[in-house]
Amino acid sequence: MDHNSPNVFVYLVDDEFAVRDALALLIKASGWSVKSFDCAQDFLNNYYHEFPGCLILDVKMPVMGGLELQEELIKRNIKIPIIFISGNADIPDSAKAFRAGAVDFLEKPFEKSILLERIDEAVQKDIKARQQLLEKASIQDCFNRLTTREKEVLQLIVNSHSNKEAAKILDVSPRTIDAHRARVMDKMQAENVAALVTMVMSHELLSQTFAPREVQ
Amino acid sequence: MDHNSPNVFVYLVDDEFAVRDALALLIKASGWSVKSFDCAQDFLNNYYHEFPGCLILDVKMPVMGGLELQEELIKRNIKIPIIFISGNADIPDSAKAFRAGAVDFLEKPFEKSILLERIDEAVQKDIKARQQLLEKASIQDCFNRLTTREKEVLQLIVNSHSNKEAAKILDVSPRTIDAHRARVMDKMQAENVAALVTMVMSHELLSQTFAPREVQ
DNA sequence: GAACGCCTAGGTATTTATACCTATGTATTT
DNA sequence: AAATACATAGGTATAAATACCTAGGCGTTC
Repeated sequence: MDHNSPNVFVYLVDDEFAVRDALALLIKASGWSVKSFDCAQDFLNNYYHEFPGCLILDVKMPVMGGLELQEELIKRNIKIPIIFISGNADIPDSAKAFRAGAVDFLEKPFEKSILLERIDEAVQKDIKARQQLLEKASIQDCFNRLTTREKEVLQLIVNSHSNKEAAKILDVSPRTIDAHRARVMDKMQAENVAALVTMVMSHELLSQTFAPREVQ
Repeated sequence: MDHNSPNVFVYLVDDEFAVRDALALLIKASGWSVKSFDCAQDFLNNYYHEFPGCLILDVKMPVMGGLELQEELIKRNIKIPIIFISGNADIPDSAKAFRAGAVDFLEKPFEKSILLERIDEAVQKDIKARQQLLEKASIQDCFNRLTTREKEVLQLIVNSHSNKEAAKILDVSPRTIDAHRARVMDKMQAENVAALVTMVMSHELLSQTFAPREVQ
């Protein structure tokens, strides 16, 4: 296997040199770029926010443990997928890790092949999440350029109201809705209503106070 | 707290009477309807598919253990949220449970308040999942009534093609698209394109081979 | 062979949306 | 005071969707 996307990093945080050494070797042999650290703080200072990857994290470490680092990452809104590895953790540790979104929690010693599978899974998860974030940010940028009135009109368009209906609801002339609508389509770079709805729906841009459909 | 939605059930599966007895009392005191079983098979035979709820499940049991039951439920496509409780399970057990979707994995003895919190969480999760399933089934029903050609036209409508474009793509007269389109709108009970797109998008009805938007 | 479902496609009329244009009042910023 | 941004709304024209109608061809089922 060869994962030489040059900008994907597998981070490895463990206070024991022997573990870092052995795992780094294993993971590099699978084609990944590995960055090893012996403490959580070093990882925090050297993590490349801009590139996808995953984190292999020891639970028990001096100063800052793996679970604490996970908390810190959540606080900082860093969503790198985490695979925990541990020598003497317990079930509450594992439960805490999983409930906070861990990909897996492996007890040392573990099957090397499982770790490599989890790395694949975690990296794919991160890449996908980043793509979605990019797309959302791009749409959100457009959305933020809309004026309040334009957002209202967008809401009405997406909620399937015709210009005439929207005009009644906002109590203005249909021509005014025309104007707003045209500006909305322009600013959102949408070619037509279907594209607009798709954009808004897939990223939950608007407060979904409306019911798109009732179940009979 | 009072959860007397008469049709929500908290299932409790544990081979020890003392555990069942104590927990059933606790959970009933919070207003839930509780169904207790001393083995996995009894639960499978008595689970009410049609009502929401959650499952509190012991890991170590004779005949069929909790993790085996979880597997069996997945096989049978039964998606009831599970809260595991265990006396002497290990981390791999917990990891397996979580990776298969468990809500939590509690070691006996556990804080009663945490169990009650997890029950709330799990039941809410099931109710939400069931609502989405209902909505999806309703839309899927309509969708299934479409002919192959109508599905193709729906695909084109949702992908933002005008009648004229769709006509070119399918190499038929625009009038034919008109006809198909009208039948699609009718069968899908959609009042307009926005509603149609919403329906299809929110339940990923069509193979998403198209890119709704490119990120610059 | 008749009935049915489906794809096909035209006629006609109405309603909507879209694309240009202009223009005024108001509030905010410079 | 001038410039800018925004909501407002009209004129005119074209394009598109929608709602009615009819109807032939084709394959399957009864």
